[in-house]
Amino acid sequence: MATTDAAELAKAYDPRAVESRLYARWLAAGYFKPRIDPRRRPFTIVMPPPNVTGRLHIGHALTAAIEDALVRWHRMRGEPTLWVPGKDHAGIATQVVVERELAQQGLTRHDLGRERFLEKVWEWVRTYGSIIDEQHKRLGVSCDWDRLAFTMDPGPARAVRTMFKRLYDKGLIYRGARITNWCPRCQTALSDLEVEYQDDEGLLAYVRYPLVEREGEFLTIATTRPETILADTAVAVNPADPRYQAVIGARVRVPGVDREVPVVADSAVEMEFGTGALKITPGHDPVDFEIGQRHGLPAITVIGLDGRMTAEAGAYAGLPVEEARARFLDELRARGLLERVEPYRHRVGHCQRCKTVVEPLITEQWYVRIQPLAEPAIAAVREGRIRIIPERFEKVYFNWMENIRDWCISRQLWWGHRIPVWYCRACPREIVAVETPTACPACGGPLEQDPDVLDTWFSSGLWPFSTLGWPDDTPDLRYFYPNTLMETGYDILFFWVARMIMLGIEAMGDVPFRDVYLHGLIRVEGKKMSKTAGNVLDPLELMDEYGTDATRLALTVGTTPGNDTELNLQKLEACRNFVNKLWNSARYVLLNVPAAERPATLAPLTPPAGASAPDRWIVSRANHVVAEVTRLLGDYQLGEAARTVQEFLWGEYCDWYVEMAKIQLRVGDAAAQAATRYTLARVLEQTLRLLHPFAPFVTEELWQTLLAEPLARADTTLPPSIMIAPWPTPGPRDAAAEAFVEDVIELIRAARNLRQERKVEPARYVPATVVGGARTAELRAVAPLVSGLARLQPLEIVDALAAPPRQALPLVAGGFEAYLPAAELFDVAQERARLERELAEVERLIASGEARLANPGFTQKAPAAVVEGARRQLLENRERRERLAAQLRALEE
RNA sequence: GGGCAGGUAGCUCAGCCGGUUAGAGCACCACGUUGACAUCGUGGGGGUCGGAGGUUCGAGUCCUCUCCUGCCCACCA
Repeated sequence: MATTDAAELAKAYDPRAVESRLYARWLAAGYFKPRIDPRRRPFTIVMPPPNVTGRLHIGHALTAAIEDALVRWHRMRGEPTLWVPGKDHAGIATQVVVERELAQQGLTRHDLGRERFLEKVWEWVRTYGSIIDEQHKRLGVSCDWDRLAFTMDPGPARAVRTMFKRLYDKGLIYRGARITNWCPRCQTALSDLEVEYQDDEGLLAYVRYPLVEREGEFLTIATTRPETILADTAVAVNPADPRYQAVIGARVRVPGVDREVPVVADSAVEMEFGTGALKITPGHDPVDFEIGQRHGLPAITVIGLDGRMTAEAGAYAGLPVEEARARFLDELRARGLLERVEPYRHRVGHCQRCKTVVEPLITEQWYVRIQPLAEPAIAAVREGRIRIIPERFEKVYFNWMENIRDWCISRQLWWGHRIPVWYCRACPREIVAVETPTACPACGGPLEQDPDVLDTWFSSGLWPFSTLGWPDDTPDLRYFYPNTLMETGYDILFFWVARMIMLGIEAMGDVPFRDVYLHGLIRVEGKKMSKTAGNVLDPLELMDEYGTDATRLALTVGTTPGNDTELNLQKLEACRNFVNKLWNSARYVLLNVPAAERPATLAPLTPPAGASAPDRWIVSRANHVVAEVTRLLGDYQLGEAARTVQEFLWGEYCDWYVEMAKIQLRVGDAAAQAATRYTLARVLEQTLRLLHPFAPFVTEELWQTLLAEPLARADTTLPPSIMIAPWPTPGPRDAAAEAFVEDVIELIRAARNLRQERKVEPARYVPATVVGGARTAELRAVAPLVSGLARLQPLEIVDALAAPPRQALPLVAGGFEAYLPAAELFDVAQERARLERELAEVERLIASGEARLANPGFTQKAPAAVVEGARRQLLENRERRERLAAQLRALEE
């Protein structure tokens, strides 16, 4: 496939040059499609369908990065992997944005009429729908585009009607006139979830209600909404309130209105609030509505659907609510019925989409009787058939589900799934059907469809199975349902996840997915991102500037499930630098490992014949990283997994192994050099596979380049793409090699440190003697590395030293004892100070180690391995102390 | 009113079942052009893990209380 090689690889990675090329190739090769195998359990996930309201933002990019990483990982593990992409018509949200656009031309949807308005919306959907798909492709998502779904497609639409009819037939959908949240701007009912409460500055008016037939006596009530007094049909007090026992059952005159209403007793009244007496307005307050129902009170409507006072409001008819409030207060004041008005901050409901203040009004709406659906949904999570990650959200879920109220599903909008109910005027009767009926089945009369549409979440609630062909019994549905995973932001746990669980169990008799992974929200500069705050990061711009891989890494590294994360340009830059580092390390390997020697196998990593200690070390470390990353991914710890690979690649492979390899390739014999080249290539190859879920493009590009030769062989057994290469499995560890090389690294570090401390010019070689003790032979084998990396030359390695050399900088590190006999760098006072400092530190460690081991509680109760570790550590520290002390003594002579 | 999360180096965050000397990236300081990489390398400074108490041989990690910050839910009008 790829023809580029080291010589052609640019000095720095240019993402734009490769991303679109690779994506097109993957798509053409069909890698995104599941390879169905009836014997294997599939990995299934549906994409949370983005709203077609506009472009994708960084939150969508986060979703895509997490899901694609998991999808790629599972695919590499050989699971038949299906990722269904989709988009949501987003009823009210989309209608609002299109209306907003019309408003700029001075038009409303009524100017166009239903039909033309819907054409306009479809136009919008086509424009933004394809932008969204392009953005997703740019992000590298490996979803099955052939199954791209839209909530308004015929399939999902039939699913919606089928579900509606099913619930209706079971008596779980009903129509009723109840008090419901109404947005006067959108002109529609809203569900409880679509109302956002915020603290607004308001007022609290204390108003006198004269008692009937008790001249001069009155009840004072406190209200934030004096204008609704016009619709009062009672006053309520708490039955246990001693202050009001005498008035229960009495009648009061509604101030400003010539209406006598009863004083009722209801325990919903809080005695502590205001005066303890509550005005009851069943027509305009949900609590009052319920109290009204309990006491058989009538409901009066003084506020209309347009948010203005109705004819019932008499003199105030036609006024907006705010103005009616002010004027009515004036009237009360004039009549001496207003005791006082206090400023008052309280929670006021606003429309989620347009922010208009919501009015609770009595309207005829369709509802889902939710309790029978909620119970099995609660049980599914309670019994572990669905697992929520992080677990703490299970509590949130239970709390909401256990207090759930009926779901208002009808919307007086134009954009959405039309409610599948038809009315026959002649009979009269209502018909609920999946297929549009042409005439009344009873009398043959003409039918009229219900003008309303469904809450957009009704259709998204069916997503895990409506995208697989439900209500038909399709092979897809049988194989891929339940989905394995639902991945989304915790902000739509109730809106979406809970509804999918309820509707999924109802429709399919089984949970819609097994795991729910909830990610956090992205914040920029400490704030939630929003257009008004002007801190919106556009994923396209980020990908242009830093590349897709870096953008995706920035979104995944350092994030934990359910926690919000901070994204900033520094982080993107760091990730871009990492991608570049990977690119350059690959260039080194490509330049030094001839094409014919590139790995033709993806088998678990084992050290080659003739491997040096560093070769064995890096192989062992690589195997450790495979195990660790696999474990972390299995635990949904994507951030940690990505960071682990990153640290290995940069901190161990590049910083140490490549540097050692450079020397080994210069000084070793042919066999040793071959072993090093093999190790360089295979460790890199394996690391590319580990990183592929997080950085798909650069890893594929490098993999193709690295393996170009073996891939091109006629008899190759390699898969043609890293995307479908097997996920690595760990080979054996080599504890001895790990320990030894880590000690050598410590020695080199200490030597470098000492050089800098003594201001030795970096380029200068300094002679050194190292005492190897029992490890002399091993150490001699890596002498060129120590010599080269610490710039020590000539380097003498001895098993023992009769006496420390004079006029030498002494050093103890990694269990080795070393001397840099450079007389001109030597300064007794400085060396003494340095050694004493180190000695003091070691003494401290020895003291604490001795104290622990002297504690019988520790030696008896702590695990044997921990005690053993402490013993070994103590011995090592004591040994180190002896050496430091000897060096210090030598200094004094 | 109820619930949840976070408070660890100047900043952004890791730290799994409690186990020796708490980590990373960025920022900071010093030095560095040996052909993978200055989008880099080497070395360094910097934190008694919000506070108090407790459990334990041992606590950033568990428990209680407390103070900040953010979020969610809720019918005190």
